Amino acid sequence: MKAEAGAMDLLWGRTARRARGPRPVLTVTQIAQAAVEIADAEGLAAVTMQRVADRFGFTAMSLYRYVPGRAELIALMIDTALGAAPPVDNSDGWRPALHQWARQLRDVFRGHPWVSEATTRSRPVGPLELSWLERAVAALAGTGLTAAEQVDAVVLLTGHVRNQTQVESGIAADGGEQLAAALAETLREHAGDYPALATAAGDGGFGGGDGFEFGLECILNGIAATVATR
Amino acid sequence: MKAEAGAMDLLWGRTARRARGPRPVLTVTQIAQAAVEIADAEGLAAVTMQRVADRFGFTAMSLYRYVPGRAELIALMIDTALGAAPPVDNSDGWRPALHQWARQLRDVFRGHPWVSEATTRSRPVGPLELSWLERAVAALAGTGLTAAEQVDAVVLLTGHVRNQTQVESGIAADGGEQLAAALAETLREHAGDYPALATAAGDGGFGGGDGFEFGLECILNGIAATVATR
DNA sequence: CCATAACTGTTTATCTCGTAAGCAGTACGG
DNA sequence: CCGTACTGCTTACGAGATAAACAGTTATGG
Repeated sequence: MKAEAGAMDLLWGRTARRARGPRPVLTVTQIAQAAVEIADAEGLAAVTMQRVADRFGFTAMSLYRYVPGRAELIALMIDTALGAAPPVDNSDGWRPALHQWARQLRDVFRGHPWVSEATTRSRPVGPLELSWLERAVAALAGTGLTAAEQVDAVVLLTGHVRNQTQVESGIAADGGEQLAAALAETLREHAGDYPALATAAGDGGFGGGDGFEFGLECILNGIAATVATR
Repeated sequence: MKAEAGAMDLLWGRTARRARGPRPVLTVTQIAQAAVEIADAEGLAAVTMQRVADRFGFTAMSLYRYVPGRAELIALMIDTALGAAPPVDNSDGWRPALHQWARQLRDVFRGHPWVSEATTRSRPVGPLELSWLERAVAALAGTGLTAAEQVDAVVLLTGHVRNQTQVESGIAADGGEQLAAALAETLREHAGDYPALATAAGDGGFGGGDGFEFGLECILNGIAATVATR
């Protein structure tokens, strides 16, 4: 609770202004950006207080004057990496709008693979993350979906983007190909136990398609079917 | 690579039988089960080598005679927790079958909330996890979908289950309600910046629906739409 | 105008973990 | 029987988060 409250205050800029004492040399924003750069280059595990502080020639402990701890820093990093949601062209209706939105969000995730890693657990929502949700829910206004359905649909889309990005980065990561190869080899050995998968693997079922587009179309078609009943 | 190969060997029972020396007191299965129990009760972070070893009155280091390291233990835990996929009733076609499958998988995730946490990053696939994929792909055989589409559809469904479970456990977790309340409060403060979300929140858009069923119906409708074109 | 409170970045230290290295005891194969 | 290949254990290290106390700096109230 304390930590989450601290994170929310930080994310939403509710840190009190200090009067006396030396002017702080750093800013929370600078720190978050530096941490994002490290994570982009070397993954989330490389983001240690030491590494971030080194960027400024500071000690690890000095960062605690700006952020309550590592967890809150990561929450900040996510909001920083997401950035403000770009405007969505709604002129052709909600469907192309959401398509565009999903691809933009995917591109952001692709640029910061560690975000998928970090967003998987419950954590406070920041202003920029919220701006993405805002765009998508706005695109669904006037479809006849209830408010709850609109939110559920956006959660569904966001989850798809996240999962797909994670799958991609897993494949792209060092070992991804070998992992897929090892799976194929294992499937060959145990073809009898997994007949459907073995058949699918033989027909190029693994990595053969564009999972992102396929899933996106499925979801949008599914939403369209629901909208059609209203 | 080494680690992943080790994990695959472990998952698929490729550990060589040892002849000489004292009989090992423990088994890999026992260790995995103990670790799962700890994670079920206190979350993944509570699964330390020490904690697991304590269950048997052993030292932390002794576990390294059975598993290469913590990462491999977690891979084992996931396969252990998933268990073997139950049979799926295909007599009414793929759609009810997948519905049933998704709910069963969700129930497993619900019983082991830490699995969502652990499955988010790339990791070797175990035999029991594969059995779940097998059931779902089997249900899609004969729909006219290509092998790649079948796999993509199952990945889509699995991702939905995982995301939804994570959302649920986030809400259920200590702080989830306060987190939602904090979000609602924040939305009130910044209603001008997020008009669509503020409207949705006012109409009970957050937590008002069954996101799991809604998303599942969307995805299945979307898959049905694709199947209909074949 | 200065004494002091409030705040800065630092030093030092602690605690938790994962895990490498090497030890003493044990049981099977020759 | 004896040596080898095991077992579980002891010891040790290093990484990393972070608590506590310190010395220097600056706005402010008397």
